Amino acid sequence: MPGRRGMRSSGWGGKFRGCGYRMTVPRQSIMDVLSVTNKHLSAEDIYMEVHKIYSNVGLTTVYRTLELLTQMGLVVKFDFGDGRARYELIEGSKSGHHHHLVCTGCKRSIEYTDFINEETEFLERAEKELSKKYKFDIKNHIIQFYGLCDKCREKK
Amino acid sequence: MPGRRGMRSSGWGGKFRGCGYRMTVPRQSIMDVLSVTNKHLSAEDIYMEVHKIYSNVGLTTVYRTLELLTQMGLVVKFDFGDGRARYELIEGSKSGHHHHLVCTGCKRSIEYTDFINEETEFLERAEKELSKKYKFDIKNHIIQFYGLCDKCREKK
DNA sequence: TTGATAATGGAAACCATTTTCAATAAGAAG
DNA sequence: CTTCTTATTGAAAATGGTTTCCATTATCAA
Ligand SMILES: [Mn+2]
Ligand SMILES: [Mn+2]
Ligand SMILES: [Zn+2]
Ligand SMILES: [Zn+2]
Repeated sequence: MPGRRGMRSSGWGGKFRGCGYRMTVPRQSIMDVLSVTNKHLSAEDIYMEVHKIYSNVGLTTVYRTLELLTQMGLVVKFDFGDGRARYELIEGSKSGHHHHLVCTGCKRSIEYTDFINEETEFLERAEKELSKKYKFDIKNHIIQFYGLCDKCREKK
Repeated sequence: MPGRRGMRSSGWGGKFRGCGYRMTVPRQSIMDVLSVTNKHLSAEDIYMEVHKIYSNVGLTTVYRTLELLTQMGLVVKFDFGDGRARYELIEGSKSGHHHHLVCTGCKRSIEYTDFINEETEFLERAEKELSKKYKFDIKNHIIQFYGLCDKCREKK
């Protein structure tokens, strides 16, 4: 009965090898953490999470793997303005496709999925034309609205 | 004949004072640099540019002013992945409203203005509904497509 | 099982950004 | 114009997320 234990081995290994990389314990465990969360984890967040199970995985490796995943287009790296990068798995992520409202006051982000349908239609067309016109191989995208959240506005 | 000398005093002072801040020489000179460029300047870029004319303005002040401008919603802060933030004036910027294709290889960015009309329509509607639904005071937004540019793709 | 080499972890280095604090200057009041 | 309050500033030092180094280890094709 393949595929039990929560789809843990859902083919990440193949994905890595397909790109000429090796599948390792640290990489697998990082993918596990990313697949399960629905938060915006920083490198250190991921490191601590992985550390619970494999206490010998280093923070350096977490950074390296995240960079690799970003290059592979499997992960998006976000900057919400709080001084550390945050990462989200695209394929197979808990939250579906979504975007963010980012508060420039408290640096928190709110996910929204409104307009995703209209947006998808629009983005698909844009992606196609832009990649042709600028000879650009588009892997993914972000949309972020900046402003003040409820709480930060009244604090003003 | 008011307003000569290239619209230098195009009311930035009023903008600052209107928000309860003072207009100072460093702030004015930073606005001057931002108004004239059509590049994506980092804090240090701006510092060096300002330094040519006011050699006593400090890098710290540049950072502080950029933070202020971002909070005021006059400037957008970008992260193109090269380890330093980049800033663009919104109102009165040389390039009009536009977005970016960001290469995850060489970290360079390409501006595009295609689809801006359709996009504006879409974004206006989104902004209105999102700010109501999430009680969020939206100041501005970014859209970025990530991928590999022409050169970085063939290097692979 | 073996060998070539990709990948790793820990420590040190890096460096963009922030903090500190005494000195300065904007601008309201008179 | 002069005075006074205090927002603003510059230089230096501190901060801390991320990267670099390098000797050791583990992956996986043969
Ligand atoms: Mn998210
Ligand atoms: Mn731009
Ligand atoms: Zn907030
Ligand atoms: Zn490139």
